[in-house]
Amino acid sequence: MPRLIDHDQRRAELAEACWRVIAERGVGAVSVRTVAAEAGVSVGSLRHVLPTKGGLLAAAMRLCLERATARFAAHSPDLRTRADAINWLTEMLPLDAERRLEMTIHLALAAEAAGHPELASLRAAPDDAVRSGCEVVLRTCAAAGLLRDGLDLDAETTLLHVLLDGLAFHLLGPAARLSDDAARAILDAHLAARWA
Amino acid sequence: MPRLIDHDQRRAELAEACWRVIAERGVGAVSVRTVAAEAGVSVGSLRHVLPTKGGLLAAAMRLCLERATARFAAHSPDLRTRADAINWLTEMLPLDAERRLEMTIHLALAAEAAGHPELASLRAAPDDAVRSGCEVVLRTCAAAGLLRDGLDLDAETTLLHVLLDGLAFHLLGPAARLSDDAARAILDAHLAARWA
DNA sequence: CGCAACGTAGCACGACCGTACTACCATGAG
DNA sequence: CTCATGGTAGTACGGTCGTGCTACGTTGCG
Repeated sequence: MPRLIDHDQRRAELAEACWRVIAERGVGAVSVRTVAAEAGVSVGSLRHVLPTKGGLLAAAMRLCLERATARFAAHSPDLRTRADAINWLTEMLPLDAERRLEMTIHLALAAEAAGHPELASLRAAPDDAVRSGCEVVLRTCAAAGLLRDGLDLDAETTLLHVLLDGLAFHLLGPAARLSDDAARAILDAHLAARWA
Repeated sequence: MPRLIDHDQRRAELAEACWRVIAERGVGAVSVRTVAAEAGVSVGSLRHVLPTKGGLLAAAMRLCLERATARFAAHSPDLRTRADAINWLTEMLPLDAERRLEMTIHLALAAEAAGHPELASLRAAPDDAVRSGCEVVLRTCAAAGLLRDGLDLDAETTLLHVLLDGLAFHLLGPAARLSDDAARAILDAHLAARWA
């Protein structure tokens, strides 16, 4: 038997090369050729692991989801103070280059979903993850008696999710219209108004 | 002198055809050929008005901006009650098919800006417009004594803008995760908390 | 009427696209 | 050692891409 490669790791490398192409030249510049060149392999070799362009785009989008969920899983859900809650929530915000890239790529690919059906199913997953993240934070805090009484947790989850997405959106783009600290401050003020 | 056409109107028609292609097949499907076919003209004819692909994309993006600003201008800035303010603000939210399409296209094109420099300069304009819209609403209400005292209007503008973008984001996509009424209710609650 | 202009259509070119297919190489089980 | 096997590279094909260019109506001023 010849040398075996880890297909999953390979897929991730190629997906990362795809990220780079998207970030530097836009989704329109993605082709099996450009991505293979970016990854430093031949087209034939790329297609041995990712046979079609749709599969390549799907792998790139799946990588966004994997990275995000891995980050969430690594963070302990230890919520005793408001600062803990803020830290947990800011984990879902694009506050560093890595997460900014991740979200930019996700947005770009989501916009292309109309032309590539395999992307459509991957579109909603991170959104659901963020919502359930908001829900966990609020429910945990509420259960610990950290929040005011009489809050509609469902409505508060939606509101927090909306706020988080708005912040994320403003944190993106070359001209950062919102500083990291300002985003954190807005989140803190929002939570403070609901704190016990 | 032969028949003259209105170049601006023509550009708008072609840009609209470009919108349709983007909405149905993604930005990746945009080419001078597909858009010309969608508009029902020949490639040569299209290129007589929009000589390059970059120009075509830019025209499509500019149309987003024009439509939005036209809508804003049509709405009178008559702010006497909270309902007026809500109405003014919801004007900037994608609450009908037209505005949803408009924003979807804008997002898709903004994501492609990396590969088409002419789009980059058009990216920030609507964002600025929305921010100044928020500012006008808040300042007008504050000047009329409708808002609580001691509000930091600058920070409130940013917060309102973030909230509006978050709502807009949630109003998009095939699976509408937020109903029109829910969005309006969130906006109303936000303003109510700041009302005199 | 005639002709200069403007709009329209279409072809040609070189480049790049996605994909299929084949030849080659390195490897490790037997 | 040998050889089947999985990985890599390269070529080829039919098609579409952006763009330059030319030829052809069509129109309304002089």
